[in-house]
Amino acid sequence: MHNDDSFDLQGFLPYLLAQAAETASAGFQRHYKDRYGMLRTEWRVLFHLGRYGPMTAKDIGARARVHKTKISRAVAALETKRFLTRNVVTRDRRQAKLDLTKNGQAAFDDLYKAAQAFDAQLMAGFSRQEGAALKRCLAALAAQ
Amino acid sequence: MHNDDSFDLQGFLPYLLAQAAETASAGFQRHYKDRYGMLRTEWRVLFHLGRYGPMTAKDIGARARVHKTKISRAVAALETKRFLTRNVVTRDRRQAKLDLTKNGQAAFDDLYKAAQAFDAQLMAGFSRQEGAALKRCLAALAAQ
DNA sequence: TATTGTTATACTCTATAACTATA
DNA sequence: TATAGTTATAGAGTATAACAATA
Repeated sequence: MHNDDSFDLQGFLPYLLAQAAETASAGFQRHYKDRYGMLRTEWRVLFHLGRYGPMTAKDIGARARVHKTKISRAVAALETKRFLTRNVVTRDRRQAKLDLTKNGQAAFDDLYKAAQAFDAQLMAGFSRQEGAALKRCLAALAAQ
Repeated sequence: MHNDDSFDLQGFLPYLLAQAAETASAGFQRHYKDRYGMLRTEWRVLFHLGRYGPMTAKDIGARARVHKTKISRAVAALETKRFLTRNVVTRDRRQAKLDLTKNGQAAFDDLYKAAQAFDAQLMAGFSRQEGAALKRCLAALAAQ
């Protein structure tokens, strides 16, 4: 037993991060999973296409720093759900440009708003400075 | 496309939390996995026994807010690795008091120091105030 | 009947290697 | 040979239901 100081799991940064991330993730999952049957990577892929426009799987991987195998499965699932179409690039037939369908665009519009609202709700407990500092710290930790 | 404002995944709190948590988790996993072949829940159970002394699986679950099935599997794995022993409680034979072995205690001592050092390293990029604020925010988010 | 702990099962997420088809 | 994307597989994490033993 170490009662000589106060270091415990609740003060261990990786543990705190894991708890907070899990809570936040579970909270937002409600939107993309319960409403659209999506998994996390599918929501991220949908987000990129909705936010930045049509692009190839490779483009998404580069932008989001997600491995191509994850993208590949997410794209296949989104295609099955009729949220996007694949269109082979004529000058390099290995690639396919991914376009959101009308349904995909609608799901994005909905989830984009939901994400903003969810983020605002999470940040509501903090002052503007506190919240900004929090996000800066997290970005720095993620970049390690 | 939504170019009318600057909300993107890099600013979405659940995403930032997931990235930071994953990075931190992967960093510390090196210690408990590579050095002792432990999984995350095993390390947490070991921590509780080392930090607060012998207790039952139920006690750990209550303290750490971890489900009994996770505890059960972690305890079984730690017993196989000879890091703890189970001793049936005579007045209620459903329960077993869990005691760290010498090896278990040594692993805890090592990992406890490693955790403190790892935490200090992660926090090194922040001022004392910033770091404290970060941990307060994370605890609040986890408690949602 | 309720509680402690175990087992079974399934789903999510991650990581890597091996493969295809194209270039 | 290299690149875009797919498939297979395994490991890690989570969640829940059903069960045995004991109270």
